Amino acid sequence: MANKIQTVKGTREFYPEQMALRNFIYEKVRAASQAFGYQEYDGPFIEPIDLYAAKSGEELVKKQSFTFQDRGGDFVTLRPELTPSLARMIAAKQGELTFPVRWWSFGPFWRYESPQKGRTREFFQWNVDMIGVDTPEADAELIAVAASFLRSVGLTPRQAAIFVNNRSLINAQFDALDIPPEKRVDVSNLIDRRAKMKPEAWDENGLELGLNRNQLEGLKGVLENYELWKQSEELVRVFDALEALGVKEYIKFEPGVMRGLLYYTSTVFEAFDLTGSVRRSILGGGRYDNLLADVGGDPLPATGFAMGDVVIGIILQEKGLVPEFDPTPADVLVTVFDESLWKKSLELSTQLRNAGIATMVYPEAVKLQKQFKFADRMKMKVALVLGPEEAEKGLVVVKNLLNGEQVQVQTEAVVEEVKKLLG
RNA sequence: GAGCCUAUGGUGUAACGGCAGCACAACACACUGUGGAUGUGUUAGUAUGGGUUCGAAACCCAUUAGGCUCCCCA
Repeated sequence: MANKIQTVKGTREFYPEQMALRNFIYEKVRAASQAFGYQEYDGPFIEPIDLYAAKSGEELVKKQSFTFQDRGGDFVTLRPELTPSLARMIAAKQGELTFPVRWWSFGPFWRYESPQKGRTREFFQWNVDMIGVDTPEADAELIAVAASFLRSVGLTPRQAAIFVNNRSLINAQFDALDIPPEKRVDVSNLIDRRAKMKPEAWDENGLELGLNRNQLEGLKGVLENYELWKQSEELVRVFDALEALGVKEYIKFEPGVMRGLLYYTSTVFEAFDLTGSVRRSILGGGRYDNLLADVGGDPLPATGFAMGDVVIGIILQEKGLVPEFDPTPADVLVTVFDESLWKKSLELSTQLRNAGIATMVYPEAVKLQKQFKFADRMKMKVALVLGPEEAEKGLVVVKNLLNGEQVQVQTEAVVEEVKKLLG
């Protein structure tokens, strides 16, 4: 114990049970993406650091990424996000791709941050993006993909919601309050923080940023105005589309959703668990029409979102939405009676596998009791016994482990009998 | 990067500065051709490194890991 080498901080080991959860998420993500016609893709896991330097802040690249020099002396980084790789991939084939491009991906990412509940240094992230159109209906589609996923894993609108806002709508409010453009980032961050601060502390924070009383009160008015979306043609169209897409019950207008990122230009959204212990967002995204041009591609409008596997994994477990773990993909155990019958048991298993039935052979000629106990623990459904008596007569015992009943059948009839039991 | 809290068999927990105990799990046996139940037994622990003390799981310092905030959340 003392000398064991620990895992790298913030990484997780995926035992079969955790792997099942990861695959469960992957399957649901894939289904939601493909239902809307998105194609799966991926980029490299290691990238030149310069790819991120173009648009990311210094703190991000230097402090929050896994960066190192390779043997040739080049600085490379474990990808902290996918969007720059996506932008490069789109730019490289801009002439060949059929637009609008609808792409999705689910893969590993790394961020050098302090691990907390819902946050690790190594995680999986689902990315979904549509590139080449700038309609509010496209934004709505992305939100609908996200909502379909939430629904497909069993989260009800009462348990999870997607909060939608619009950057340009809020920027117009800033203008109306005479909040200068250079303060927008700070004020946006202030808005993001509102939910987790006491009102007095929040007020104080706002005054420190240089807002006056009028601006502060005006800002609160904006944040409490849940009719504000009616002033945004884009949001009106987004909400109309979401209704037609059948996911309206998951959607709420929320003037306080800003998203930290600078590059969002219009629609922004973020999904939260409404009832559980995780306060972090489940997923988030929005429209980023300038990004592709910023990283060196031709200007192309784009909209998309990302979801990490950690937060959603915790939520699914807390709410009991993860399917019961199945310890083995094999439903049938062929027991081994004694050393002299090894070969017959192995042959029997081959016969079953050739018929498409996943089958395990017990790998030791130990007491049947032990072999049965193993089958029980592994929640297997059928056990086969081939002892001296059966071998002599060309028979096999087929036992239904769910009800304990067993029958002797001809060796040739085993497959049929097993199929009957597995239904 | 900053502050606070936590760390005892595989898991969950107990022990005033004085013999580290309990439950579950695992394994074995009861049960030499059949699992789930029961009983008996066995295995197994004070995160790491220092210090204080006659004596440390307990007190002190550091480290590591985890948790909660701040920051950040591409």
